Amino acid sequence: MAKTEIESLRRLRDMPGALRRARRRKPGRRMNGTAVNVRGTIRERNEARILKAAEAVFAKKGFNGASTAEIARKAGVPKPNLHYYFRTKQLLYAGVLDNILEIWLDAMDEIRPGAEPAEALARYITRKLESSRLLPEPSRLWAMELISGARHVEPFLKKRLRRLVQQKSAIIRAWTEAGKIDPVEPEHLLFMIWAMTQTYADFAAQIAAVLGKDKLDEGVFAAARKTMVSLVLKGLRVR
Amino acid sequence: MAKTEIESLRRLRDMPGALRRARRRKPGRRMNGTAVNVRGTIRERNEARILKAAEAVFAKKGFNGASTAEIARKAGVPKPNLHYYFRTKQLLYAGVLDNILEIWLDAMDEIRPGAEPAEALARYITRKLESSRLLPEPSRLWAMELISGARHVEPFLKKRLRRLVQQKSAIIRAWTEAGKIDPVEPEHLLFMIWAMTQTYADFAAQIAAVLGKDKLDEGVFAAARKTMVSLVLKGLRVR
DNA sequence: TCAAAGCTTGATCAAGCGGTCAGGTTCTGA
DNA sequence: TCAGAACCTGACCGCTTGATCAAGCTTTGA
Repeated sequence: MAKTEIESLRRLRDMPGALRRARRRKPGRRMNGTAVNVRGTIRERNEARILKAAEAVFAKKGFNGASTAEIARKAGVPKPNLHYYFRTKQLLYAGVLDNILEIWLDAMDEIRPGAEPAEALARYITRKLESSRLLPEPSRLWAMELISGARHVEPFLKKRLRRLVQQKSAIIRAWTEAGKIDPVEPEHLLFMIWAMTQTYADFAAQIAAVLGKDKLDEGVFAAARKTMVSLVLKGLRVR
Repeated sequence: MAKTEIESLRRLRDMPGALRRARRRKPGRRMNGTAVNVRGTIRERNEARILKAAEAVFAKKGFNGASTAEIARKAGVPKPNLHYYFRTKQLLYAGVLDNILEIWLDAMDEIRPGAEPAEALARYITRKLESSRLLPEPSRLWAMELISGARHVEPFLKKRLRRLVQQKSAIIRAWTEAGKIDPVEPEHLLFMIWAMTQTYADFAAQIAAVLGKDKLDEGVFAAARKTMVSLVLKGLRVR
């Protein structure tokens, strides 16, 4: 789905290394049409394990701070095996981001042309916040990538995300014109919903420390949801 | 002011190195009471240059990703000279965070016992947003530190920031009891104001890309401020 | 049964890292 | 004028890093 956006990253693939030696052919399937690896799962299973480990390590230490050795250890494979499946660290990083883009966009389809603002906004906030609760590491990795300048996901931001925001903004503007909500700059409204919901994943350490907790429990997320929904619905005077 | 919070970090100072050799005495002033270096500026000027460069590099690459060589290059000094002023990378990082803690707390004194909610909240949001506009790099470095687990600033979060939030929360609760604003969980209200204002520094790359701009100009911040203030004031039904 | 493709891994490499050192130059107060 | 403190820096060190290699092992299709 969102595979194409980071295609440019793929093209960046470790140029120095690539020029030094012929490219290893990509295995996993045979050349002729017949499917091989009938269970076809060795590669898939190993790639998934490595990606999952990489997600956690990249999220905690950033691209530069993460080491392939640590990722390999966490995935339970020897380091050369990691490099067998992901030739370079850059490509591994691309693979991880690839997974995340879909999560990121997923909740936004709550904002539909026909929907009632109150329900649509409440559901959107709820889903985004659930992402922060259940998948904090992808959220943190995404945040790291943006803070670092978003070089790897720039094409995605400029094309796909921008287009999507324009579409959703039109819907929100229509709500205003129909007298269903107060006038608002829809793009900024979205930025603020993103910020509020993601802060409970990205800055969980700060929130937990301030609240005097070890980690954010369901009660914290419930209170956050209530505060957030109330703020947005009343803030827009949703009818 | 906020110097003591990271004292624990100072105690961490490069233990391996420190044990291997006697500590170099800290220069800059003579031992006897008389002030030396009457202009006293060589050390101050160099430390400031290095801190400024370090802030930018740490903000972009995180603690692990930043290299002392790059910081030194950016500061225009040879690498050994950087280590002359900041013995270890950890201590340099501590120095940078030290500067930031004060910025972070600064705006919060807008929320005062006597203040009217409408004005206090509007001014707080405005000041926080100005921080994001004028000092985006400290904000991004702070965000990186929190995402990475906040190990270096944990004492600050758990003691000073927590206490401050408790104080400000009491004030906000009093506003509710006085019937000046709707009931709200004050801690979460603060988390959301932090999130919304800082998103314009931390995730500037994403916002710029979505808006189709090269960088966030004053118009963007003006619109953000307007949206944010309106959302919070109406969301709390401030009288 | 077997050859080829896919998968695994201990050993190894060059590059970059944080940090040190020795020996210089400049500044300061008396 | 001068001794000592402060400041500066090219060369270097031990270690970790991303990545590679070569030699194995396992799976697969015919």
